[in-house]
Amino acid sequence: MARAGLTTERLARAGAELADEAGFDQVTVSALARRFDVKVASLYSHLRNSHDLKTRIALLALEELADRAADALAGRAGKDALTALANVYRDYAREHPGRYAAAQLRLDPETAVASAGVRHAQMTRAILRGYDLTEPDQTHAVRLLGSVFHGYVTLEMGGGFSHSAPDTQETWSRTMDALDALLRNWPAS
Amino acid sequence: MARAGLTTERLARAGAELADEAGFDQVTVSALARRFDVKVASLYSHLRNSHDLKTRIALLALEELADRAADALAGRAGKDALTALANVYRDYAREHPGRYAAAQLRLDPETAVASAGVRHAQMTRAILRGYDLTEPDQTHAVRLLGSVFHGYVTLEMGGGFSHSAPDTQETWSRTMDALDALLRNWPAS
DNA sequence: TTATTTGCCTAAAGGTATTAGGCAAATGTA
DNA sequence: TACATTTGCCTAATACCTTTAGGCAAATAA
Repeated sequence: MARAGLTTERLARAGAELADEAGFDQVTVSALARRFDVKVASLYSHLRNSHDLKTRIALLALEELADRAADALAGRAGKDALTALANVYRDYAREHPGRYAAAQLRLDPETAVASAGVRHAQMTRAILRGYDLTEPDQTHAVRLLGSVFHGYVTLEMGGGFSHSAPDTQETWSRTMDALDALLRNWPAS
Repeated sequence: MARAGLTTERLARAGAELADEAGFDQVTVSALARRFDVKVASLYSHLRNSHDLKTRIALLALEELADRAADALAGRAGKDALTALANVYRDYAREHPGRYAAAQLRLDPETAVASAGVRHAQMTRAILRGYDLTEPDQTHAVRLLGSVFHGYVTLEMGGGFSHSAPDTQETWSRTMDALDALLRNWPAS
């Protein structure tokens, strides 16, 4: 029989597409096999197991996201950079909900340090160069920004804001104003 | 044969315990049946299906969380109230990781409006009475606070902060300072 | 005490994950 | 070109988990 040309790479990529179309929790070895019109067992030559597949999708998403962030930050500083980075996360989550969910997967420590997650932290810290924070405060601020970006995007995508009145775009924009004001006026310990 | 005394209520409660012990993703109808030493099919007289079980655990967690929040807010105002509410979420997530994960489950609209999620929004808004914000800004602030609380807790629990140096307790405390400063000094549109 | 409801059981079908072992296609070697 | 080896996908089998249908006995109502 002719071969399907499976590759770990192609499987991860197809898994990411599947995640965006059907949801990350619908990403299954079986579904992926169907997509390639191949028997399930065949995938196990390329993937260790189901978790391995999910991890690869997560790493792929983290890379894409970091690449977009790097692009967006180029040539920007201060509030401009802050907004650009925040928009990268929000837009990515909207365009690729499944991939974004995958990026939230908890990675084991070794995998995590080798992932693009490190770049994300660095880029967030880079934004703070436009503001005047002491070294330890920079770390606190990085964590706070990460919390807001992730928290906001998650809640908005999950419909957490959908009931109340003012549209979320307005809130998003005011959130950017608020974060900028906060960073310019960071309270001393 | 003697009856086990199953109840939708008891199942949800046991499911919550199971979630905390093994993780919310390990909550399964089969595992729950084992816990009651009963056959799997027996649970289907009390639960519509697996998703129903998860939803009930989510609702239970949202209630517990709202009760704790109400307790914590009683008699407090301003930054004191802000910190108390934030701590409720963080502490609950640490004590009951499975329940907290359950509370993040996306509920369908009808279920959501009937849930304690509404109380959460109200309590967050109550905190803002200690600050001087216009009506639309209150909504923006509620959303921002929700984002920070949820985002921070999720990232911290997920190990997202574990690599870097300053301990997370310090960041948490500085985050409270920052939010208080922000609310006292909310930027005008 | 009898009738009815209700709770848990057996049986069965279908889906996902994973491993073991086989055959044929692709690739390397003489 | 012929042969040997690797590699890729397949069949087969096991083990869960989910869900529905139908049965019998315990609890409850009449």
